[in-house]
Amino acid sequence: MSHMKYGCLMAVDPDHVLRAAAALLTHKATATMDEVAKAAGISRATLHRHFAGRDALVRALESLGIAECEAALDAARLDEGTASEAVRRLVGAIEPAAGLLGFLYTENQLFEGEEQNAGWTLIDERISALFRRGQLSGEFRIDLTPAWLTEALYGLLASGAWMVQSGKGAPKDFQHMIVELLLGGALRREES
Amino acid sequence: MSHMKYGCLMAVDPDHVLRAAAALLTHKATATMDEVAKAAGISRATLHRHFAGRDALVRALESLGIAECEAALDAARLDEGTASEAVRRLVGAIEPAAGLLGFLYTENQLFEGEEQNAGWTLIDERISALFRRGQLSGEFRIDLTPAWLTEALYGLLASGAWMVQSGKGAPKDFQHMIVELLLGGALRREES
DNA sequence: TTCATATGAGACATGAATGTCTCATCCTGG
DNA sequence: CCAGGATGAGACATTCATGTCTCATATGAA
Repeated sequence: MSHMKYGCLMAVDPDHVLRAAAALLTHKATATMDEVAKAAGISRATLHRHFAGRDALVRALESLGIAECEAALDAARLDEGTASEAVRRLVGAIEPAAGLLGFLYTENQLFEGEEQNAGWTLIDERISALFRRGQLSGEFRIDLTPAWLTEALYGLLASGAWMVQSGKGAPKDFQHMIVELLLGGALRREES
Repeated sequence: MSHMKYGCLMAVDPDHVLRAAAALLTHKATATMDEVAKAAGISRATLHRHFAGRDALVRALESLGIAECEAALDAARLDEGTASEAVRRLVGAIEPAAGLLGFLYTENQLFEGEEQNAGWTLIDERISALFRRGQLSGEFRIDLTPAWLTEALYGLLASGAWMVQSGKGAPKDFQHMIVELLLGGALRREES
């Protein structure tokens, strides 16, 4: 053995491997299993022992992304306060997962033909319900469908994550940029 | 020879091949050269005679995307009328290329490390200039940077193209959805 | 200490996509 | 009619990622 870090050969933490894989694939979607293994600090053989193959790894990442989304939805308490406040909380809570979501978003386009994980449908419905609540309360305009607002939120999250990742924007501006544009738009408000 | 369509063996039109490749790769980013050739109605050998390899094909598609973007920018006459009107014209003009742009957008993330085509920088600057003009005229709010508004426009275009392509939205709503959200946001306007 | 387990390193086979090549065929112009 | 050019079909080698395997080693528990 050439070099041994930490001197530990304990059982690998699958969650740690997933986090490392997510961090890598977030900014290099075509990374090989070899690169993923190196990024996680384990060998390719061990990576294969925990995840049968690249498909299994992506599926596990998808489950992780869904779980983080649902956690963010729970943490944002979408039913409390005004819809605007709920959207703001949601964007803030989902920010750490935005990069992973962007990766899964493009990866899902490769599954065209297969059925997508039902978890995404539930998430879509929860977010759509939030926008619908805002419309019913008179807070949001009604000429933009909840489905479109949901999809637009995804797109803005991806753009925001990309901007932060490429260094063109500061992480601290992430929430503000997205929420302000999504809710208020680019036009200047006369009143308020 | 098994079957001969049209009975024509004339020189292939490279532009037609590019269009076909764009149409295919737009909704199947991992299509092989074989599939691209079939989609274009030519053989893989001929495809290779016109484009040295997959890289060359993608580069050619990038040039096509840049050209279509610039054509849309020209057609939208960004200097005329209010900035809002210019944005509306721009979104309408760029709609046919939105799918291709989405493909190139994700494909560019694979070039990380290499320098990106300078054409994109010019396009970014023209769009940013439009938003800046709107800010200087007092039409747009100034707390959202032109760079972010430009990036957000890309994200919304991608989301809109994806929504239309997946059948979740009607093509006729494309321009309205994007422009209204980008400019007005989700909040209901009190006045106007 | 001794044994079971987990890991790292590397070899090996497999499959897919790619790139190159040849050859037969078909059109078009002379 | 004939020559040249362009194409389609297919064979072939190459490369790369993947998946599987073996073996040596280090760790932790009995």
